[in-house]
Amino acid sequence: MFSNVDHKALAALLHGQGCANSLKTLLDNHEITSVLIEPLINTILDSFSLALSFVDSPSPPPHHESSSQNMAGLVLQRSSKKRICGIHVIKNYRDESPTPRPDDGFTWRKYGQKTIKTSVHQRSYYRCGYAKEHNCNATKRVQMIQDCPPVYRTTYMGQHTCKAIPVYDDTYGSEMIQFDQVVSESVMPRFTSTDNEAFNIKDEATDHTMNQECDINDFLVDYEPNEFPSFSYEDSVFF
DNA sequence: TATATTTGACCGGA
DNA sequence: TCCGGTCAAATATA
Repeated sequence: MFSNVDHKALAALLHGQGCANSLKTLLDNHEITSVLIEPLINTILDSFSLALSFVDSPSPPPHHESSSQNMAGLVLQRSSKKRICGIHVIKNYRDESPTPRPDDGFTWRKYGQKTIKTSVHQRSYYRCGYAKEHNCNATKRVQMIQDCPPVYRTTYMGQHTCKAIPVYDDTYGSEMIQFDQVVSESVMPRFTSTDNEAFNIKDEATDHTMNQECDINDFLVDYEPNEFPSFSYEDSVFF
């Protein structure tokens, strides 16, 4: 028999599945509008997070910032910090994983490390290894957000103007990026898009442990160790 | 010796 | 004035 907690987790999963089906229907019908898709994505992410929280602990986390309501607030709050020619652009590609993912396919060079007031862990700053050669402004920040188990949050900023295309590396079960070619959006979404963007992928399996600065675009990464990760993403542009 | 990393200083925004 | 992000000199490593 299912316990009460199992019932709640199951209900959350079923709810997420329903929303995923709705999303699939929209995509099948080519009804690809942010107005329709974004709420569904948020709901799906919330459902999975909620289900995971029930699995790991009897009670859900008291506060989860990726909820749709809170996300909306953060959208407005964060958007004010990203103004580009009158257009607010926020794009996040966040990755939270047990390792800092040094093999994300790009060559990075560390240029700084700081202690952040809101965290006991230091934050490392990296820029593209081809920053000078290709005038590439892509940067990323890596910060440990949890000790046991170790969880790192990697936030990608900017675009790789050096141009890159992912190649697959079975060694790590992840993608590799080869430079001098154009990256495929299906693999590294919008890496070649507009300037001053932040990309964040969040591993929802670890999200509930600590998510103190959830951005508007949190992405679910769901893949097996030997399977190429596929993830959804969303952009938000404010005028 | 060339390249990468570390770390304190500096700068700009809130 | 505080804080996060970046710079650049010093240091480490291959």
